Amino acid sequence: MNVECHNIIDNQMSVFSVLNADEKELLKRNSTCTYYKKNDIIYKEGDKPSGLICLSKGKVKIFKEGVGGREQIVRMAKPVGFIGYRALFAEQNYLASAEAIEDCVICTIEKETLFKILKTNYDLAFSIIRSLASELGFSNNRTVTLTQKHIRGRLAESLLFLKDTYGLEEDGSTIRVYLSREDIANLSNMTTSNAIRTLSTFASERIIVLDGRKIKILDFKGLERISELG
Amino acid sequence: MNVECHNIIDNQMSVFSVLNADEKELLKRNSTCTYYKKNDIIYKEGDKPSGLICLSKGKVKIFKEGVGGREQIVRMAKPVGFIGYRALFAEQNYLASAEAIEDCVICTIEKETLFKILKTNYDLAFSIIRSLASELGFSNNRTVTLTQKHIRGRLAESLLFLKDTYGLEEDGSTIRVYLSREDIANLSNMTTSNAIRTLSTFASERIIVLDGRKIKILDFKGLERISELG
DNA sequence: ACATTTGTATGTTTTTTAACATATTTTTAT
DNA sequence: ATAAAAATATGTTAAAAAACATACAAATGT
Repeated sequence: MNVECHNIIDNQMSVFSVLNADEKELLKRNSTCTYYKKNDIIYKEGDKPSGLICLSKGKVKIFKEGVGGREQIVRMAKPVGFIGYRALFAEQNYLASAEAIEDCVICTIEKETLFKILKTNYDLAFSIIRSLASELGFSNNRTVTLTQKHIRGRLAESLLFLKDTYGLEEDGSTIRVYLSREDIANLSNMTTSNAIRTLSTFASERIIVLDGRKIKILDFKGLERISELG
Repeated sequence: MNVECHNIIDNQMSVFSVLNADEKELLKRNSTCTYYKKNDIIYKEGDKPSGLICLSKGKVKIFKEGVGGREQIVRMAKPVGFIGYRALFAEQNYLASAEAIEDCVICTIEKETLFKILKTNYDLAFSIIRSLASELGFSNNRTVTLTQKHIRGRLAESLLFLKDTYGLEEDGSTIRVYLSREDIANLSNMTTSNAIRTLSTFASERIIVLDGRKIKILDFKGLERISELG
């Protein structure tokens, strides 16, 4: 049973909506569903992609190991979205690792089947082109801000990024993702100590409120100002 | 006359080799040739792409303006290669600027014509997918090294990157591109002063030889070691 | 030919941030 | 329930790199 895969492929909002019934059926027959627990590794740097991984439930961090094993988070994935497609389409091994930061449901579409369908579907191909091009713009942006902004600016930007990616809870201010201080640091190119310290400073300045891993944004404009200032 | 455009489109090695004679003819009729002097701006951050820009002769730097106007070079282009295609395919305005670092010949393929041909050519679409995916991998790599490596490591990596991108002159050691110290700094995420200082240090360590803007690499292994060490 | 600008070079100071040290709290395993 | 481990918090020190200052050389324009 891989009902989760079926749901994703049948979803009217997905990139697969352009496919006909036969094509969807073929994809479904060549997909597998996998469950991951929080902190499970989905793939590792150097692994060979076996298919297109679709995140159906849960949240995932994509990160690279840098100098001395220091981790840099390059992307945060949410459902419904694809992960690992860069390596798949570059026909390379993974250059980053993926880890579940919540329990996840994942649907993997077998590579050859996907490529077969891709060959005959311009819309599907073009939506992949658009995704990759957007992602590349984002990555270039990140390169500049992570290298040029100071700690406060980088952290402010990361908090806004998390808000934009995962949204807010019902209260309209709590970021809908719970990361460790270490993950926040690895996302923002700083040490864990500095992430903790700077979060505390933001809290003392009444820009955010901290409650364990819950982060409530009080002053959106303030955060944006800090982020833009660098 | 845009003979340069014709040469590019007819080139057996180019991505257009998969097209038939009619398609090539259509592209040629909808292409224009432009000449740029060294230091000319080809496009600016915020401009709207009007077509696929192909660099036929010369070298180009692609850079973003960051905090306080500080420049970060995100890509170096060489002939024959495309520039500005990220924005074109993301259907966005440019997020970076392109400037000729040598006199350049550029051929621009009109957007609508290209997209029309793209619709019917899986191979062309797939080669774009592959390019974007590779470029994204490169960008993610850069993000990590520019944020994590120390000055010496970043400079060493940049020198090796320039060597890999533009190759060496007949002597087998001089990097085949002449950049200002400022450009080297903007490529390596450091101040001009630090680029000059660190280049001097490398020279005094007999890793490189400096002669104006000519950089001769004496110790490739040494540079690689410094780059990997961080 | 000369002045002006631009690029290169190098020393000094200051700022930023990592590294280190050490509590304290929270979570996890037994 | 309790010990061990992991995560959070915060103060101190050290290292890295930016900022600043100044000098000199090379290229450019008139």
